[in-house]
Amino acid sequence: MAKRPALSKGEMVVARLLWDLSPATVRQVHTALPSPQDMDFSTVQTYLRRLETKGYASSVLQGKTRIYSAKAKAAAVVKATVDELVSRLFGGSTMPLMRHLIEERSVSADELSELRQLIERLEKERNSE
Amino acid sequence: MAKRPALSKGEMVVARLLWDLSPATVRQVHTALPSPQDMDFSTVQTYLRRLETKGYASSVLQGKTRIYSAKAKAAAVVKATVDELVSRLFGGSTMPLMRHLIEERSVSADELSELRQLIERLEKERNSE
DNA sequence: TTAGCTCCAGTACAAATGTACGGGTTCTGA
DNA sequence: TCAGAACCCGTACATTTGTACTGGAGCTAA
Repeated sequence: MAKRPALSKGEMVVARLLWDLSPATVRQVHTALPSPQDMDFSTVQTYLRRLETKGYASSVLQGKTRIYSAKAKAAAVVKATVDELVSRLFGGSTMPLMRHLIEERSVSADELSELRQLIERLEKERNSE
Repeated sequence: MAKRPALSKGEMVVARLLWDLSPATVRQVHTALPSPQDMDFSTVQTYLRRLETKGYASSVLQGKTRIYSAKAKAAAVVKATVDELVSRLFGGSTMPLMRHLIEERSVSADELSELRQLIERLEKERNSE
């Protein structure tokens, strides 16, 4: 794994869009923003360029238009980012974050039930090993 | 709630220690670092000063020694930080993060069971409302 | 064919961040 | 009583981040 520099907050927003849209032009990404007015077109451009510099994306020129594609897998980035957060904010243990999520962020009944099933499945798997 | 500027990564590490130790001197915080050699004493000093500027800590001079105390509650900071992460990395939905945590980060059997109970309790509470 | 969009590369620049040095003061043990 | 430790404040400075403007070039509809 190439050790890539961490994503900054702004880059992350753009990276997320790129994962969904990839491959995409700057304009497509910009348009896909929740409220495109909040971020200048050229700011998105800069983020994409930096994403490429940092090794998270690649691009090709197609005619006059540059097409960006996600390179790093979303899952890997998520993992790195979350690991980082957990280590800095909770000294590395996962549980406090889980508790926080379940208790402090509104989780719907459906989601709770999905979670419960996920846990039960995992527990079963573990037991049968 | 005073809207405080967000904590940077480095500040967060120091803030965590301060929550545990508070009230504490710079040296106490520095010594409490996992590996104090990795961060200069005066770097910790700077972080604490900035924490105070940003409203996360307060301090008093006791003799020649400044004693820092955590001011913002840990829970509030955790919430703000996690909310931020969830919004930037997952577009605001909690579930993907939960799934990630449960599946990708090693969670012990005990922890799984604690989680399950937590969820069951919540589900019960909800039903009885 | 021309005004207007869309793109691109390059550049800009202030604020935030990470990291630390220096000079001065006081406390403390030998 | 003197050398070091421990502190304090101020300052410094390179990098990273957020955010954006500019000037030139191709594309497109009137």
